[in-house]
Amino acid sequence: MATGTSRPAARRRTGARSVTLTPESIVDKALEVLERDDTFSLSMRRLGDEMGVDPTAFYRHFRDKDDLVLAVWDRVMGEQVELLHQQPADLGWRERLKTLALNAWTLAQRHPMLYSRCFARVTGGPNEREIVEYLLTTLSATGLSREETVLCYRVFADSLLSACGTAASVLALGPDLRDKDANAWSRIYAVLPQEQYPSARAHGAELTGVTEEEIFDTVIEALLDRIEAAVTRRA
Amino acid sequence: MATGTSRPAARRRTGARSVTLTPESIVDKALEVLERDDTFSLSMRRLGDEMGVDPTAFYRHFRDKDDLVLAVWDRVMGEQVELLHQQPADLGWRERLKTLALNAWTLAQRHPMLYSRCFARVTGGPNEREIVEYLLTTLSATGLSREETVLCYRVFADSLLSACGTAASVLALGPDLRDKDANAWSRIYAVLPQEQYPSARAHGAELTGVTEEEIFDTVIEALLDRIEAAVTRRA
DNA sequence: ACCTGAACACCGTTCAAGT
DNA sequence: ACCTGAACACCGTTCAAGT
Repeated sequence: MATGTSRPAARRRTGARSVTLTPESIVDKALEVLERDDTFSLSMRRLGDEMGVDPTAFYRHFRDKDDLVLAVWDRVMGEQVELLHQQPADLGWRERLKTLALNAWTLAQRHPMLYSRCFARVTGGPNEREIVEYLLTTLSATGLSREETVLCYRVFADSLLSACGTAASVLALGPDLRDKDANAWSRIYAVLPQEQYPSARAHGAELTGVTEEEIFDTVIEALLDRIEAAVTRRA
Repeated sequence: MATGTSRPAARRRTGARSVTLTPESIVDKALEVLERDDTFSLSMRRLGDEMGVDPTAFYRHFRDKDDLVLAVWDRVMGEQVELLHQQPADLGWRERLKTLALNAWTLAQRHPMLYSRCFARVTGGPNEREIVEYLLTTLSATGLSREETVLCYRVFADSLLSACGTAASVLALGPDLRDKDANAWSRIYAVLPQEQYPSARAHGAELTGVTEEEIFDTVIEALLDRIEAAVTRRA
């Protein structure tokens, strides 16, 4: 008994009354909501509320939630493509790759939920295709063999996405867990008993000092060095 | 009306009747269930069924689900520590790091759900502490400065976890999505129109040929090379 | 001291019904 | 052609009640 009358019918209209529903308008709104408060994990019901529409209406435009999220993800890849087009044409391969990496890092900070959820996916979407083409063109122009080009591409792209996705995963954890994890180095490792953990204790100050950006930069440079070695070996 | 009488009271006992509930027995069972069918995402209710116990009983031993999952994660780190202790003592730093990386890769394949969910976390658990100590000891013994030791440690550990976590995320997607993503290279990129995507099309065969293991190995070697360069620069 | 069970506030998704 | 709304089968978690 008591059929649960907590919130009778007070849903609907938090945002606009009812925009016409298209894949584009849905992706637009999803991205807007995701940017507004970054701890939000994009539920169909919340998106429905936000658009003044029944949550099940989205299934008319996307097969399922995964499909919708990947469409939003490709939109973010679109921002990456736009930044690519803004680059000067006379850049060397190393600068091109470095700039792309820094842009990806910035986007991951801006869209943590999307990056943490999608960084390991291969969608084949239009913007992803553009980026793959850009990277393969840049790398093959160095004179590397086809095998080397592809290996360097995969090594660079996978590592870049992994690094950005990892940073995004931490941000997407929510403020409470994010801070707990971020403070772990000073909270735990800097104060470990030195009889049992002499090395951790000896490096306490340095462990708390190193930044995520510094680590990211070092990883990218190491990968670029590896590619450069292959290029000069060829020449 | 009709209060939803689909499954009246037929829960309980899928596994043992009722083992005594301790943090250890709960972690044991969670790991066992997770290994049995790898698409399972460890719900409190399912774990309750599996142990013949009400799902809310776990909150007597763990603050919340995140707490429980991190305890299981530290158990997996324990397997890594065990492999560490099996290593011969006379190994050089490069072999030690390489072996650790390969062990992590194997563990990520065996526990995709845990790796994909926890690879970005810093728990400070006992086994994590042991691995951190091992890596810092190994790296500082090369003669690197404290700053260089810590930077190399973070670069290596973060990249290793990111790479393993990414591979695990793909495996944890479930068989349907996993295959869809895995085939993307041959399904999409190998057959792109060559006027619009000449580089992707030219590298179609090589793109489908490169393996995850090959990529992982190349990334690890690039990172070890970067550390080796720092070591020889010092000497 | 420890566990149960109802309850609360959520999820994604299907499908018959409406317009 | 497109959207609604009830319904189904799930979630994590709290808290008063039981033993």
